Amino acid sequence: MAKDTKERILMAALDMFSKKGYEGTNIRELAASLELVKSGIYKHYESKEAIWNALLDRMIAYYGEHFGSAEHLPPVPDSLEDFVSMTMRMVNITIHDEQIVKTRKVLTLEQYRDERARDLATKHFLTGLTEMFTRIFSGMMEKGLIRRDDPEMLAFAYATPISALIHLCDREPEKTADAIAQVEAFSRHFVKVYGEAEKD
Amino acid sequence: MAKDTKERILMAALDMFSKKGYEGTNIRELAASLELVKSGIYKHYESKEAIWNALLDRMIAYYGEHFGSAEHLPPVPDSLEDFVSMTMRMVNITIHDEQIVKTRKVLTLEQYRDERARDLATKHFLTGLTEMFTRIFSGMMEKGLIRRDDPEMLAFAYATPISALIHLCDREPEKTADAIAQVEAFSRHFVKVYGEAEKD
DNA sequence: TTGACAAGTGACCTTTCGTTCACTACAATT
DNA sequence: AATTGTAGTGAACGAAAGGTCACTTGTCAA
Repeated sequence: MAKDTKERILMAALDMFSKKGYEGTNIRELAASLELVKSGIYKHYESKEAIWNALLDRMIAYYGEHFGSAEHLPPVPDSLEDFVSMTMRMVNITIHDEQIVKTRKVLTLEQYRDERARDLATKHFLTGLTEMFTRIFSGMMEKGLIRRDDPEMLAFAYATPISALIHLCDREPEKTADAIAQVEAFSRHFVKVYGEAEKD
Repeated sequence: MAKDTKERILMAALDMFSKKGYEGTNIRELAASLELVKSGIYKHYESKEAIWNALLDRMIAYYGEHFGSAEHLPPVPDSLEDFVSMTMRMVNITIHDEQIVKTRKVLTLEQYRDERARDLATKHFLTGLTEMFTRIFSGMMEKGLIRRDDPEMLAFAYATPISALIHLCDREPEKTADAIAQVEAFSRHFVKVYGEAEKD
């Protein structure tokens, strides 16, 4: 029950940082949430900033493992309907996975203060999603599912509205259901505009 | 030279809050930036929180005056080219106006802590822009500039990518030139997709 | 059994925070 | 000329912050 305290500190820090920000978080409260006393924290991390850096290391590594590597790319959909449902699955995961939600919030709160947070924020909110959809759209164009166009532009036009709705859910969780419905409506609109006619 | 100290405090607070957040801002530094001593602040505002609330009042009022009212709506463009250049004008203003940039940053940093900031953030980042473009697209459909479709969906699909690039400029100002170019490319892509053929 | 070490405690330190207050300087009112 | 009110000063306050340290406890290897 010793080694995982270090891990539990990191998770508690993610939780508090995501709610109150780095400056708004204090070590006493962080320790108390783990039924520790504040000096206990310092057996595992030498300072508050060290916790922050370890957390960012973790977030960067996690991003690389789960979103940055080629093998974790979702498969190219086989139909437009498949594409819509793949989108919905992804959105549901990213909106409901507490760890990911907290990560986005932390990056949002600290992006102007910390350069690494800033870079990771851009990946999370813009470039990562766009790159992923660029590959998917390239594949879909080859399959003849959507009309040939600049896949990167399409990916940007697809990813950013979805990203905006994810942010909305982070900000106002009570609007989650509406936002999810809006993602689906947008996705269907998108395939109607760009989809290659496969009329029955 | 007395009355405007209260105003200068508000502007200095906007500046510091946008850079360090509410918790990260301290009264001493705020006063020093105005060549005041910290206790001087308290002649004008009874507490740090009072400054925050006054600033939010100001931001909400400003938004209502400049973006919320019908008379400040940009005119419906006369051509697709006109639409693109109107977009570019708006984006350039919103990206380069320091006050607006700082306002967005403050809302970004405090959206999870303060309910009013949260509501205003949603307006700034999502619903406000979407509503504006909904009216513009409705007008453009009536003029036959773009094909008839759900104007709200088009507005959402147009506003959110632009909003994403505005956020990118706030986060990484050194990418501003690229982001502006991307806005223009996206705008031209958009009118190509939705524009009613006006071939020569 | 003993020794060593990692984990956790509680008292304490220094610094910084937001805030207060008695006071001064000065401009406007009577 | 006397008075009043406003803006600003500088010292001080208590609370809370991050961090240190001597100490206890429990676990495991020798």
